[in-house]
Amino acid sequence: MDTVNKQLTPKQRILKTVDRLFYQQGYLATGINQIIAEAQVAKASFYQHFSSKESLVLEYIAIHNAEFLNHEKQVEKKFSEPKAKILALFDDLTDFAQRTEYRGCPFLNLTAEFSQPESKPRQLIAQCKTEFRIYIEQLVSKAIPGKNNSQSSIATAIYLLYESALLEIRVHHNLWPIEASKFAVNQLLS
Amino acid sequence: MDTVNKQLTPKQRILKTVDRLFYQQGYLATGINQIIAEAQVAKASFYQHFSSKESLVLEYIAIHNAEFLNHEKQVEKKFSEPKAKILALFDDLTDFAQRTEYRGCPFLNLTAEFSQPESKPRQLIAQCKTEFRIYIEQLVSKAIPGKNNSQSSIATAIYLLYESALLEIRVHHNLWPIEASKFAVNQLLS
Amino acid sequence: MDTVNKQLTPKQRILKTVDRLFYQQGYLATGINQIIAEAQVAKASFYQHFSSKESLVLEYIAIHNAEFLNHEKQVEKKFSEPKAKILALFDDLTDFAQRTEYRGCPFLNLTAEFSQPESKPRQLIAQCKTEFRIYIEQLVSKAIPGKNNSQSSIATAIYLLYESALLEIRVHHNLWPIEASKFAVNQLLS
Amino acid sequence: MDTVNKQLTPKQRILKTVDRLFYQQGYLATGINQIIAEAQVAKASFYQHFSSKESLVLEYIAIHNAEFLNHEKQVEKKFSEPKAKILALFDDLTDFAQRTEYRGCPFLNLTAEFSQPESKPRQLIAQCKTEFRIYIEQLVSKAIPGKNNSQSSIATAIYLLYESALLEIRVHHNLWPIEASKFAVNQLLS
DNA sequence: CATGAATGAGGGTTCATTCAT
DNA sequence: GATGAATGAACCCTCATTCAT
Repeated sequence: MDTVNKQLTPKQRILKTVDRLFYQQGYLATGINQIIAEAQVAKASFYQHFSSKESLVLEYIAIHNAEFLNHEKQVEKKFSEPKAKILALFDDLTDFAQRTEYRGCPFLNLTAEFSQPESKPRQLIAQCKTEFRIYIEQLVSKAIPGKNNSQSSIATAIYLLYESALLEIRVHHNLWPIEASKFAVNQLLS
Repeated sequence: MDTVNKQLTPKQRILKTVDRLFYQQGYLATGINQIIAEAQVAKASFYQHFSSKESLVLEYIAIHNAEFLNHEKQVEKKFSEPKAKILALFDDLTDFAQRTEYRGCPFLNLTAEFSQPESKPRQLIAQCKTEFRIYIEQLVSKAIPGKNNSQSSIATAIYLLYESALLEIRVHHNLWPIEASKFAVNQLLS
Repeated sequence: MDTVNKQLTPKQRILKTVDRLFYQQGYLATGINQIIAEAQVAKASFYQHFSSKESLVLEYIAIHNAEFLNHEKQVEKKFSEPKAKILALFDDLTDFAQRTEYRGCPFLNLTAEFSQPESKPRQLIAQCKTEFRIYIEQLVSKAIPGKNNSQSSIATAIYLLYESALLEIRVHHNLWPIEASKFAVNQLLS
Repeated sequence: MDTVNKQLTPKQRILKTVDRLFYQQGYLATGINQIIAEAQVAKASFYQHFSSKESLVLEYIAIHNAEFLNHEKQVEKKFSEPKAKILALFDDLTDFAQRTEYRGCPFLNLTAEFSQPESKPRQLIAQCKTEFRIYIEQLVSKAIPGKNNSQSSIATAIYLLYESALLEIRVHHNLWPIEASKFAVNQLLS
């Protein structure tokens, strides 16, 4: 297959492989055999680095969350005005979603594959999403410094609109949800 | 198992069984063997009524969509004022979500399990969601008769807020997303 | 599907359908479901006319044998000289085998699918082949009236060469076996 | 079942088992479940060594072909005169065919079970048969060194007569085809 | 005479994980 | 630290046949 760089360590090769496979095929549809075949790693080596498939997905989630939050901060930096920072998140999403291989939010896709709310992946993803919501709250608090009472409500609503954009791009395989949610965000911030 | 009423026809027993299993466990995690065991139907009988597991889920989706739209219309009827009809959708959601077995929107859960956007279940669910969006548009057009230009944008935003409520109730295993989306809907409609 | 003429009786439709399917796909690979679907006959109707799949194949063999022997006699009639009559069988085979859908001898294909020599299909096919061998013996007895001792041996050898032509056309997916066997037949008859 | 020696490796046990089952029952009539039960191997172990049932039969064919060609060369060695070497093939066949478990040529039986000429088993078997035909050609070229023109034609005819002997032993469940083909071979070589 | 629903047994294949080396 | 063989359970689906209607 030669789908991964053999100079990476086995663990890195595995993580790089599932980065692609979990996102393109989903968690349940991606088997251990496919992972080790494409990562060019022995089966026993896999279990030396990850105690189970679930522990792999947990690491995958954690890595993605760090990358995501970091990316958002990079995007934010480009603008000085608080409101512009918020809207930039939606514009950045447009860029992302236009890629042909775009398949929605990896976290939202994953969370739907675990039926138990108490499962570790579900809990971890909920944490990540909460982190993101708090991040938006901070942006909002700067954008509308006076209206202290409704700040939090507006921030949560913006978070929900961002989430629904992520979701509905995938549902409808179309970009209109971004514009629609951006419209509502503008209304809420004015 | 005796989990279903034997007086129903095998096809009815199957549909009744997956109504529960697909929602509680998901599509991929629910195997044909479990379905036929709990429906008390022979394997070959299953395939007499459904050409494949996919065709079963398509029927399951169609049935649920009809029931959902009908239910929404029943809810709407209870109110005379247009804006109240819209907000009633969210209040009704609160009732639903308070049930212990609530696991989010069956359609959104399902659509995440199919990686191919062109797959029939994904396309059918997108259709159902579009139907629902149009339904909301009709409600909104009555609620804000004057503002013709932004009617459609507001309706779409309300649809997105409803969707994100459905989604985030599941993500966070909590009801706060309903209040947050309702708050934004009120803002948009005022 | 509309693959058969509905004006035929159900039994005729079944026989016409398996005529195609048994030859193109083989006996084991052709399921009852496919037969009744393409013959447009109800499953219970099938079992009203044929007590089992085996009894169907027996009837199929009998019909084909009658048609085959009749066809050979038609071919033979075109020639007056005994030796020419024999060689005509091979030339006729060339015509048949050039059809794209040619897949070898239906009887030889079938007999390989039944592992038990005592099975009825195997026994019936052996009978058919014996009938054909005797037919060739009669042709040979006219072609070499003098050499009474070796007549039978030569006839059997010609039968074997015809059979191997049938077989090897299929094995090698090529027509050269006909010419090779014809060459040997000429040697034996000179 | 205890039908195989547990000291062999699983792969060896599988090959030993199908050596018997494919020959006695045929390819289609032999299921994976029976193979693994009699080989005393877990199902997943089977698929570790063979990617599919088809790949197993390909290996089975290759092994048998090597054994067959080797055996023929052993038989040939026993005679010094070229013509005797050829006739020895037929006498050796008589020995083989007298065994009670004799069921004809494994390759010819198998090839009839695959309807597609382009299928790998069919192609591999055609190759094996070609190899054997060339082997006979070499023997014939030594037996009739002078008649260069007809050497190839005679060799091919002898190949066909050997094949039809193999075939018709099975068809008629009787040994007379060997004598008949041997008679013709003698005629062609004299 | 004709029907379609229902069946038990089996088809080939893949799952996540463990083990001895 | 790395390996590949081995596993039991489960995957979705099809088989030829029988039954009540």
